[in-house]
Parts: sequence; C-alpha cells; structure tokens
Amino acid sequence: MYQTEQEYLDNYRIQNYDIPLLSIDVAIFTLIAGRLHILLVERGSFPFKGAWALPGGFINKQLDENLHACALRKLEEKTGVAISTALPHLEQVETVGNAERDPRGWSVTTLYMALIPYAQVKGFTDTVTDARWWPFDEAKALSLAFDHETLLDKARTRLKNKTAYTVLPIHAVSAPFTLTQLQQAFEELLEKPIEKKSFRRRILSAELLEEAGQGLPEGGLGRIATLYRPAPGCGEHTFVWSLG
Amino acid sequence: MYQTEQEYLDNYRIQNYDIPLLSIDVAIFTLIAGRLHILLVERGSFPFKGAWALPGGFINKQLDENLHACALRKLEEKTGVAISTALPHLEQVETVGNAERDPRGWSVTTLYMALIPYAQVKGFTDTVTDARWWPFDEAKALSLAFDHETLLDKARTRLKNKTAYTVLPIHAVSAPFTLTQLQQAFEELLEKPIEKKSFRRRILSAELLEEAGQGLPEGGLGRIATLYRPAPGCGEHTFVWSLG
DNA sequence: ATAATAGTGTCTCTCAGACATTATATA
DNA sequence: TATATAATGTCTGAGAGACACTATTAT
Repeated sequence: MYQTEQEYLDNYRIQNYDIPLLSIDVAIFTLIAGRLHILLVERGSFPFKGAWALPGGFINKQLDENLHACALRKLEEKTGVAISTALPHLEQVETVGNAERDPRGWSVTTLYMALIPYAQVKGFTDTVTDARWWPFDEAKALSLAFDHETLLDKARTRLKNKTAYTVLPIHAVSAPFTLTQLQQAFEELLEKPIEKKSFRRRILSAELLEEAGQGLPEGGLGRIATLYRPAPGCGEHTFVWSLG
Repeated sequence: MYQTEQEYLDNYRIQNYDIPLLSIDVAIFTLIAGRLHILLVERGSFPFKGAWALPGGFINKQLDENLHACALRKLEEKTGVAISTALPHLEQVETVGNAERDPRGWSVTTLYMALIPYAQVKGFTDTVTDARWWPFDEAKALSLAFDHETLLDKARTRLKNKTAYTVLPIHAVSAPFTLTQLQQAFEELLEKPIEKKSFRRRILSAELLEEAGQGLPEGGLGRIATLYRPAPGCGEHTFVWSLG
C-alpha cells in the first residue's frame, strides 16, 4: 500500500483504529499509627460517580514522559509528595484488561503500588477533600468503583510478597527510626510476627542502614535506642533473604 | 453535565479522547538442543518493515476476552500450540509506555513471556515462513524493531529470576524427562551450573514430579534413568527455594 | 525497686554446597 | 574390561528460629 515508512507514518491516524481505553491506577499505601492504610478518592464524575476508587486516570501525552512518570504524577497530585524528597517507593504491579471492568467498554489499566511514610504526606492529604486514608480492611469492605477491589488485592499481595524478600518496608517509616519501629512496619506488612534477633541479624548484616544517633523509644520509656536511616544507594538492590 | 450514569455512557465516544496506542508483545522462549532460543517474526508491514521483532500486535475486542487471552492468541498464531495441550507457560512481564518507542507516537505495550517445549511446536514453526527461532545471543545482536531489544532483556531477566525460585524450566522440557535433562534446562536458563545432589534433593522434596517409567539417558549410554512428568496441579504454586 | 524497652549470647535445626562413592547401562 | 551416566551418602558451614539473658532508661 505505502512505499516508504515515512509515507505510511504521514498517513497514519490512530483514530482509524478500534482501540481500548487505557488508564493508570495507583494503590498508595502508608502506615498510620502502625496500621496499614490506603488512599482512596471519591469519584466526582461518571462512571461510578460518588464511589470510592483508587487514584488514577489517563495518560497525558504532553505531561507524561513515560508510564512511570504518569504514575508518579498521579501520586504527586494526590499526596503532594515532591519527587526529590526522600523515598517514595513506586512500582508497577500488573496490567489488567477486559470488556467488563469499565462500563464504557473494553479497557486496560496499569496498576502501580506506592509506599510512603505518613509524616511526609499528612499535611497535604489532610487538606484534600475528595481523598482520604482508609484502614486497609475497611477499604476492602467498601464497594469500590470498577474492578478496584481486585486491584487492591493485587497491590496488597505484591506488598506482602516483597516484604518477605526485600527491605521494602523501609519506605514506610520516616528516618531516623529505631529497629523496633522498622520491625513493626515489617510485621504489619507481612501480617505476621518476626523473631527479633533474626530480624536484627539480617537487617544489619545487609548493610542497608546507617546509624543516625540515639533516641528514646516511642513512649519515652526504656533503654535508649540506636537510630538508623537508609544507607545512600540502598535503592532497590535489596533482595537477599526470605522472611517468615 | 450529565445527570445519570446511563446518560453519560450513551454519549461516551472514545474517539473524542487523545489516547495512546496499545499493543501486546510476546517473548516466546524454548530450548533447542539444550540452548535457549527465541521466536522472532520478520515484519511484513510498516513501521519497521523487514526488521525482526517479537510476535505481537493489537487487541481484538471481539476475539480477546482479556489481556491474557490476547497474548495466548498471539502465542497460538505463531506456534500453532493448542491451549489445551500440556503446559505452555505464559506470564505478563511488564508494561512499557513512552513517546519514543513507536514512530507513530506515544504508545504502550504489555510484554508477555512464554516458555514451551520445542517438541510441541517444531512441526508448526518449521512451516511458518515469516517467523524463525533464533539462538538468544544471536537475537540480541540483531537490530530489532521498536524497543524490542529492551523488551527481550526484560523477558530474559524474568526468565532467569523465576528459574531461581520456581520450577518454571519444567515448561521447557517435554515429558517424560530425566532429572539430568531437567537440570540442564535449569542451568541453561539460570546461566550457571547447579550442584547435582542439591538439585535432586530440592526438586524431589517439592513433590512436583511424578515418576513415569524408566529409560536410557540421551546418547544411549549409561545407567537406566528414572523418567518423570510434572505432577497434576503443579501449575504455579512452585515457589519454595532459592537456587544459586 | 519496678516496668518497659533495647540489645546480645547461644543452642538447635534445616538445608545448600561440595564431593566421594556406589549402581547399572553400552561397547 | 573401560566408559558413561544415574543415583546416593555424608560432611560442612551458613543462617533462621527460639528463647533466655543482660543493659539502660523513666517513674
């Protein structure tokens, strides 16, 4: 039909094709008072107007350099977290597509999962009126928009699995923190207790933390604890063991 | 604007939105004479006409029930493998999207990875003229269409990682097989030798194999080996250890 | 002192790696 | 017999779980 690639491209119109709708959804987790919470937004427009949903939306070809940047933009819009600040963990979980999940027809969404320390976003999310943090179990009991209950489960499963073999929960606590605080974060995400000595042995021998002074434990009672912060460059090469 | 969800849906036209192109690509791996190969197709149309690429294409809203089914359809079209037959492993790897990967503009592709025994597809792929099996290293040296060199790496990495903690390579050998054959498959996918006794201990204690008679080793020389086939329901709950 | 929390010592059990040894087939 | 491959025996060291014990703080 066309003789050259340039000629083909000049005549290409995406509107001529019957393509599915594509969106991005982000399951944003944090720990509030030690318990797992997730950020949900109340939908202000159709479809599912008024229902709670994961933050998400469409790719903006002008604003978003790539898929990850698009997810990061959603994360920032809802949490006010500045990219440069600290350690907002953001990773792609799975892409789901079928004819049933959206009443507008065959649609595809790429699910991301984020984990951030509450201290870093509390000020902002408190001021946002259409979004709020839900304890995870309560969120699961809501009737969410689209197939977001399924997406919630997928994100939660990823969170749990990675906690068993990486130091992912480090992204849920603000530095500096005690090893006990970090262990409690691990236990909440893993949904089971961890033996203290084993935890300390592994987390310290991994050399992913550096000391950051000393401080009293939460509650102000007990022996002074050593404080830690993530070591520089502890980014993602954090896979070594198998917990639980 | 609209008062009810139904009214909104009645007036919804996807063509009114500026959405990116969405495709599916499948990295299909097999072992030929013990070496890792990947199936590539020579593109017959623009863009990248004449270049080698991963099998893939667009979702067909009528034919495809969901994303996985779409990937399965691509797999079947190129390999002739019947879904019902045996164990074609197919899993989603990652979704990539940006403005550069496709000259037609901002585009998104969901990458799948498949692993099948060569014996199951040899007859069919031999007859297909626009597709051929490439040794993995040679494929990497080709100049592939789009960002398929990157995709190839992502799929290869997933293959390698999962080999370390699942029995994924079981999908690369035809039953019945000897433990030595299975070990060689593991070693090729893992790119390093495995200690024989350790391998046998773990693979047998996982109880994912059942005995399937006895046979001479390849080459016809040596002690009679026990043959095995995957145990029914060894599907995917195959994660237990950490090899290497 | 007492309660509370931080941090350590150390035993045991499991299991991977290493490697020697035995068993059984063909030529 | 020699050669090749299958399959097992067993020692060692690393590390996780268990749990008792010591150390240090506030009240």
